[in-house]
Amino acid sequence: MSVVTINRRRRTQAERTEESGQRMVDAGIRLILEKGPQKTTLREVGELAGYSRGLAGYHFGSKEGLFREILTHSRKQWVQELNATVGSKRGLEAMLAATDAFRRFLHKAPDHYRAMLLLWYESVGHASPVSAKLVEHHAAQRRDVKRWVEEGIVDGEIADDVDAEAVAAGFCSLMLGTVYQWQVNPKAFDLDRAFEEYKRWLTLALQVR
Amino acid sequence: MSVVTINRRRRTQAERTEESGQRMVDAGIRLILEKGPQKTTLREVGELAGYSRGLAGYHFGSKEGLFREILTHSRKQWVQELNATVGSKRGLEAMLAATDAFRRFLHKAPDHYRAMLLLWYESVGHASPVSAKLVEHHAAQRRDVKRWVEEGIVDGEIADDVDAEAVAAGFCSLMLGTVYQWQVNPKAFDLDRAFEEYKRWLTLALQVR
DNA sequence: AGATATTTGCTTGCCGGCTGCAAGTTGCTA
DNA sequence: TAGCAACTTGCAGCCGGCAAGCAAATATCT
Repeated sequence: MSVVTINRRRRTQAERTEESGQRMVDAGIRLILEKGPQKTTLREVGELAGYSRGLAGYHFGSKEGLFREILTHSRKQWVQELNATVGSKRGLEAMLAATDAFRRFLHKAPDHYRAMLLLWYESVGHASPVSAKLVEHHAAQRRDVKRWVEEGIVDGEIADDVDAEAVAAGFCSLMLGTVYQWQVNPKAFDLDRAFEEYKRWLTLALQVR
Repeated sequence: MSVVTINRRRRTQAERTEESGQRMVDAGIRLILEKGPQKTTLREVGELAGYSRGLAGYHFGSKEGLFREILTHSRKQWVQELNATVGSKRGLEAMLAATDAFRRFLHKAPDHYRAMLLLWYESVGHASPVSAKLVEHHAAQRRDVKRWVEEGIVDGEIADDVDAEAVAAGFCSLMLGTVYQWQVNPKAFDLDRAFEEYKRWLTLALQVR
């Protein structure tokens, strides 16, 4: 058996699809970060990945299909990261842990996450499969935060006259607003000082008086 | 002189430009809200305004030019509304007033403001004249808030160990995150309860202990 | 196991639609 | 009436989506 046979061995169809799909997702992320989602063309995605101008359209069905693929990938990774940090924590402790998870994630700023955010922003305001995912994602996030607050109330750690729903809205606003400002101009935004301030606010707003 | 002459009287060149420009801006806003900025075409803007397919391109130079026009219009109106509400207030009072101004504005939800937000979201992440305006606008907003806090400290109303910069970041995050969540899904977001909670947070975080 | 039929991954050609520009037409001005 | 500004129309270049075609992988038959 020659060396060539090892390098260029016979691959299954599934392997081929897997590889081309992954390479095009990577190319898509790179192009979205470089020139924004609108100016990213399926043609360039295919060619940057080393294929023809048409493969991306064929593989993902449409430009929106490619974007949806990138979103689901990235969202899964973020939720996993968050769960790993928050674990089974409850109440204020869970919220402070989530805050830190956010800060760490922004500092690492993985490409796929930044691309995901750009896709989200772009999908606001016009009905589409992507924006439906967005609605669902935010609702789930707020629900989680609300649950943390309610558990904190049950534990007696959080005052029982606190409006859990409103706190959840506020917490998510803080995180989303921070991400937004940071994306708009990373250099002008001191993440660490901001997040420390948020933790102070949350502690003040939730502690039993 | 006939009635027709009164309705279709001779107009100056300036009047004609003014009218066509305004009508196309209105058409643009309407289309942006209907189908999003990307799917809004200059062709349709011109035709919806009652002109030819080419006038919008001629008048605004490019699609981006139309967007820039809409943005500057809307931004001016928002800043005016904010100044009218906050006036010469200082410290916590100014921030609470700004919070209410935001809430009122979202309840009215004028078309041009919603369109402006969509244009902003879309411009995040790729360098352009629009995103330059965005950077500048957010920097100015944070600067204003920071000034309110510093004035509050001078007045002795706000504790002097408060990090004014971080508070400004947090305040803007709250507002921007709220706007974002509200745009994504207005029905699932109780603006009034959220804003009341924010005022409680701000009061707790800033008052002299 | 080897040859052939079939499925599947990928490419290419094409259509409609958009932007941006240049050349033409109509309406105002002096 | 000449000149200029507002507006329209024609055209080139590009993109997304689709259908037809080609080639690699897999199933089937002897």
